Parts: sequence; structure tokens; C-alpha cells
Amino acid sequence: MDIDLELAPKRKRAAGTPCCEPVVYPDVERVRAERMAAVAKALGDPIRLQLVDVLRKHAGKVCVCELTPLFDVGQPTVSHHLKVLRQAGIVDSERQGLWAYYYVLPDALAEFSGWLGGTRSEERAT
Amino acid sequence: MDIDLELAPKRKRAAGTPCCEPVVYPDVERVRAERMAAVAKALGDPIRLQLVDVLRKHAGKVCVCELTPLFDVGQPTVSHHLKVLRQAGIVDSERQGLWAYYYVLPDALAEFSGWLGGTRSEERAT
DNA sequence: TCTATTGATCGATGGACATCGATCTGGAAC
DNA sequence: GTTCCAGATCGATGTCCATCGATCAATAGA
Repeated sequence: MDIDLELAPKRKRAAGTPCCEPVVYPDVERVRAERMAAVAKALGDPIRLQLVDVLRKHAGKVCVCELTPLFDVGQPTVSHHLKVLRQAGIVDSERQGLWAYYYVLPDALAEFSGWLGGTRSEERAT
Repeated sequence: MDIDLELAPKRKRAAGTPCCEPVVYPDVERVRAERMAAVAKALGDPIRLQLVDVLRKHAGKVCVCELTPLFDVGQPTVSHHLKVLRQAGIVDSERQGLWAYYYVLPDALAEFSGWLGGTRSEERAT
């Protein structure tokens, strides 16, 4: 019930007729989807999501030595996850002597967040 | 520069002393992170993200026969992606005769969207 | 009943990913 | 220099994932 008639199969349909014409999307939509999916993928691991969470909680820059003991994985694994986040453009780092400090890049999550938050397509900017 | 002193290593440090005490997070944070990461992971594929996008654009329910031709993958693959989205609790489906109609579950993305949108931890509800 | 259609499922395959231990790099203390 | 430490990288390993062709179940028309 409550089917959107616009998208219901166009005819009462004799078996064999294609049910509807394909809706073609402009290429830019696909590129945008790939960009946002890359961000979502990077956030699609509990450790990485928590890393971003911690970095956002502390608006400043956080030492890796503070991040590592938060998780039940080894240091190389945390380093790996931070690298994934950096490659996704979500965080960046800065070295200070022996230590490395990570921070969230502002606006890195803006596009994805905007898409997620918007309930209707009309609200989106191109 | 601009290091958050709260999180900088606590002492001037003789090499060998641990640089800082671990910050322990309550278990609920980890569970919440796993829940949100699961949603992010489901959205971490361009096809799935576009599927959700199309379903949200058309507030009603959309026939699978309308979704399949949108992508350069076979019908089993689209069906697989829809299943992943359904298992993540993001969409659900309903059969009408031969056709299956998919729709976005309201509030499925709310928690993740709220976390993503909030800039500071204080804005978050538990 | 027979046949055509939709959409889900199965099994296989190739590639990506999370994790680990070991190692490397380059600073800092002695 | 030598030694120690923080953090990144490497190589290996086991697991998960995206995709495909083939097939199946359910339904509707003939």
C-alpha cells in the first residue's frame, strides 16, 4: 500500500513488457556518491569511528600515545587506522619531536554529513 | 603548535616513562561506535549509497525493477546490496505480486547522522 | 498446466581489509 | 657515538566483500 505511483510499473503490464524505463543519473551524482562512500567506508570500522570521536571531543591535537591504549589492538594497527583516516582526508597529523599529533580536518565530513542530514533532495546543494 | 596541553605527555619525560595515562572509555561508547560503524560500513559502497539516495529522493517505495538498471552491475549484485542495506536496518522491503518495493526506514540514520553533524561532544545525547 | 517474469539465493572467485610480529626511521637522552 | 623510545612501514595471514553466472521460488498470463 501507499506505493509511489510515479515509480510503479507504468502499465498494468502484459508479462514480458519491461516494467519501467530506467532513470538515468548524471555522472556527477556517481562521482559524488563515490566521494561520500569513501568517507563512509573510512568510518565503517568501530576503531576508526572512535578515533574520530576522540579527536573531535578534544578540539586540539591528540598524541598518538594517548590514542593507542584506548583500543584492544596493537600499535601498528592503530597506526594503520590513522593512515586510512588520513588517506580519506578526514584527519591529518603533525610531528613534534618523538610524538605525532592527530587532528580532524574541518569540513572533511561536511559533504557527507550534509547529505545524511538532509531529508529531501531539494535541500542539497550541487 | 597549538597542542592541547591537556593531552600532551604529562611530564617533560625521561625517555622511557610512559608518555601519558590511558583514557578509558565506558563500554557503552564502544557499543555505540559499533552500531554507528555498521551503518557507515553499509553506506561505504557507492552503489549502496546511491540506492539510499534514490530511495530518499522518492519518499514512497521504489520497485526493484526501477533500481536495477541504474547501475552497471548485474541484478544479483543489486539484490545483494539491498540485502546488506536491509540487514543494516537502513531499508526494508515489501512485496506486491511479482515486484518488490524498497523504502528507507525512518530514523535508521538518525543516530549516525546526529553524531556526524555534531561538532562538539556536548551536543550529543546519550 | 505450461510458460514467462521478477527478484532472491547459491557457489565460486578474485581482490580488499584487519590484524599481527618484526623491522625501520629519526629524534632525544646519556 | 650509543642507546632508548615513538610511531610508521613491511610482509604474512586469515577473513570478509563485491561480483558474477546459474538457479530457484513465487506469481501471473495464456
